[in-house]
Amino acid sequence: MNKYDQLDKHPSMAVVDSESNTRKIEKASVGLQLKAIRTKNKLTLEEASKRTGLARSTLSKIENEQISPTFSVMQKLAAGLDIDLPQLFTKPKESKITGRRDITLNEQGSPHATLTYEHELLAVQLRNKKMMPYKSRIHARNFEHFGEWIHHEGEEFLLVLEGEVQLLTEFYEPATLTEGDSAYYDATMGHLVISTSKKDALILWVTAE
Amino acid sequence: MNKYDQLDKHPSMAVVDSESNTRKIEKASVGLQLKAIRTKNKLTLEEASKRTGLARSTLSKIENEQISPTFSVMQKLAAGLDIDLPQLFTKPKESKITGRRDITLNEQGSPHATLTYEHELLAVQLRNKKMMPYKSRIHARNFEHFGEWIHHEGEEFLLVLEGEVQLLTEFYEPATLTEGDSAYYDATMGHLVISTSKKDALILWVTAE
DNA sequence: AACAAAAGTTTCTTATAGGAAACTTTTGTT
DNA sequence: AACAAAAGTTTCCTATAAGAAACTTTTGTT
Repeated sequence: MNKYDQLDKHPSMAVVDSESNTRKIEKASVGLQLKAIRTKNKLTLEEASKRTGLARSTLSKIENEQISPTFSVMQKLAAGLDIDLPQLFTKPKESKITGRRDITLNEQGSPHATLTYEHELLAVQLRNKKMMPYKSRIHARNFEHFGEWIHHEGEEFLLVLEGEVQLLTEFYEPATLTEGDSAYYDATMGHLVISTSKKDALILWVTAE
Repeated sequence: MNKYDQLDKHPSMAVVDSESNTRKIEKASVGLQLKAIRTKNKLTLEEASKRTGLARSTLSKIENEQISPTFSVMQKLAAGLDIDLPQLFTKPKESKITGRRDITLNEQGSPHATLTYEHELLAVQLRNKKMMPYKSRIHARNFEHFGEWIHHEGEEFLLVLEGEVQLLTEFYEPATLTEGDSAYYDATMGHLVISTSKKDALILWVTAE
């Protein structure tokens, strides 16, 4: 049996389609996701094996959809690769955000996650959404990202849930936002949010392309 | 070996704790979740078995954490029980949020403020936005709109800022959302939000067409 | 191009998940 | 309480996942 005749052993998964609002059958693949995550982080199977404690061959088989991993294995994958478990079967639609998330949170290779932001994606189960909502905890007075503008396609809305932040942008004066304040801007303009209070800030973000 | 000496075969999972903001080890259990979901729906193992196509014994073993289900089995569970896959390993609090996320309200366009809702549009200065953010105060226990579904184009995201609301929708079970909970849904499906607590509820809404 | 080293795949074996049926416990009725 | 029926658990067997090592393919160097 060569590598091209493998058969798909995996059943499909029902998901809510936000376009049509019908429950439709869509294939969720741990294999493709795993491979995407691993290659994106420039890891070889051997390195991924070391991090997760799983055999090289096992990883290969999962990536090629020859086996369906147990939950226990999925947990090892998530922990070892420093990702959230649902990422193993959710398509990373918004490359911008997940990209940003990689920069700040899990920068595998250099294993220290930066401490400035922690993002919690919301409504991750829904695919092809028009909007991408997430909450971010911005660590207090941490200016590690200062000077690095964030640019990406689309528009962004934010609401301060807790704390106080400074919204810095390429073309406007810095704005101080406190609990309940909101902002809306074109995300192609460089922007950056930092916490200015002694405690962490909690932000709700919604982006749309 | 009786039922009390079973050993825990499952590894733990690293999760970010939003309180302490540290990465701590927490156990994620498909078994406990499954049992909670099944009993909540008043299903016997036999009925759950019919719906999912899995053996009664298999379900029992998963619930008692004697085995770690494969991803393939988890998909069957989610599809058969009509839940989102992450609900199988997310604590009910969060799963209600993200797992639920399929419903709500907005009536921009019909500008009359009713007694039940008070809308505050945000970012009004900007025209031609992709998203429309606004805050709504939903008056306590006012059921004036009960029974009238709201339908409109686009998708909607909501986050509960204060209070507790019930999100009613045409196609899903009602969901109770409390402070910090969010939902995302196709707004062409009938939807309605009412306050279920004694005090008013405050909601952030973002819609996109 | 030839070779070596690294990366990835497949095979083979062992461990464990999943299903059928026997067994045990719980529930409800008299 | 005694019994029957239903619900849940365990055993035993088969199917399949996970690991070790052999094998193949790709990459990089001369």
